[in-house]
Amino acid sequence: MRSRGKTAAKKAFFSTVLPSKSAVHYKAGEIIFSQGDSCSDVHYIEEGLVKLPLVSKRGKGAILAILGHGDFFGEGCISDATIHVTSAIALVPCTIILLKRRAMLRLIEEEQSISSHFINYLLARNSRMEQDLIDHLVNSSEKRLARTLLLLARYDKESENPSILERISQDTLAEMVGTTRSRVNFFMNGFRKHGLIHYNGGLQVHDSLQSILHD
Amino acid sequence: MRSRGKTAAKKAFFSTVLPSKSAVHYKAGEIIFSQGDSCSDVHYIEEGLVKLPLVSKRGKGAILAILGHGDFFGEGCISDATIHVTSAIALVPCTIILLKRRAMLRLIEEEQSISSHFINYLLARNSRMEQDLIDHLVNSSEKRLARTLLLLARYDKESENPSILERISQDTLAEMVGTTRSRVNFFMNGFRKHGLIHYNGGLQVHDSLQSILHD
DNA sequence: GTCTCTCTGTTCAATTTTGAACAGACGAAG
DNA sequence: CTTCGTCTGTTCAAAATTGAACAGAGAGAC
Repeated sequence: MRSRGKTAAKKAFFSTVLPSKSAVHYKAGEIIFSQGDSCSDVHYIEEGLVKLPLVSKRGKGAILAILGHGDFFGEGCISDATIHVTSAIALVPCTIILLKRRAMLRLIEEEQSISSHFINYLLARNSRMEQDLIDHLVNSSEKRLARTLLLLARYDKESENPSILERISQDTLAEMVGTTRSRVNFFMNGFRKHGLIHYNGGLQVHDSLQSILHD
Repeated sequence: MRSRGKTAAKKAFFSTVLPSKSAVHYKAGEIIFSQGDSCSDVHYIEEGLVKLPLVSKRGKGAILAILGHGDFFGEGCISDATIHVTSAIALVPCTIILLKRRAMLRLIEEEQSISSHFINYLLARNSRMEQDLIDHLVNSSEKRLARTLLLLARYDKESENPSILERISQDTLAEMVGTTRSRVNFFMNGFRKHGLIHYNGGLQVHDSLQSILHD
């Protein structure tokens, strides 16, 4: 169950065991579900990228996560979630596998290998979120922005699809990082001045941006 | 597997199935493990409260979580964690059940009810952390502080033990909320002025503090 | 008692962050 | 080509946050 070095194999696992007949396609920008909808299905990303935005009671927007191939979302309904805390929107064309709550429960209860893999997935997801939280607790928004850009760049490398970075506005970045566009613009200008990012038509993130993270 | 209304029963589950002979006692303040230690055991809190603090590369402290009866920690080793990202320190006298990584794997793979319950636990833990993250994305430190105080007050109500609130300094609160003591002190004074908290020897949190959260 | 230690209350200048505005660039739609 | 809408670059005053200092209160050790 150790996973280092076999990420790809692990990601493929659910694609092979989930019923692909329940796959649904979404166009870029399409809404998969909305914040406040009742949730009764588990979603699995077979292909594409999905963002999970939310709006606070005071109207402030935020983006909880951007997920890609091999990730689940809306999985809270398996235990006790009844309504979606966030919306889910396709960032690029997506293939999503839908599983009714009960179907997922059956899989987990009847297929030992599935429940093991799912536990593994949840633990990985947990530690990703833990990193995000730590980031907020100890890092400045500048570092969080750098981290976010590097994450998006990674997605861009994985799939040769239309670049995500070019579809993400400074407003969106601000919502991901938890700050304002003012700030994002300010930092982006700084990064650019230092040659850490580049505009060639679209935004390009240089690996050297990691230098920002080295505390 | 729905859990509303049976939280207590759910929490008891692992106490009944985990090998209680491997229980270990810790005194208040004792270090269970330290950030950077290699991690090979899963820890389950049979009784007590544990905090998970960390220190960033730049020396900034933060508290990732405070966990209580029914919570696991160090569970990352089940899949791929190799060293602890945080320390773990007993806040009050604790009874912790220790499970070697392999023992936990065996339980998960062989006992269907255990893996189901564990998935349920992980999902609940996930949504707690999600709330924390959302809190950082959309809320002010004042609200986060209020939320933290209410959470601690809840722990205090559950166990009639020596009050946690009285053992938590403004410094610690600052590390939990992700701000400075300056700020915590400022807000606490405000809460006190408005009668939302009270000092009678020790700190007391009034339910009315929730009014702060109503956006 | 007295010393030490830790915690809180308080203050404040320096800095960071917000929120809002406006102009220019660009692409899509008509 | 023109218009519309969206995104970026830029500016700035107002507001929030930090970081540091110091005094006093209280607890525990001796």
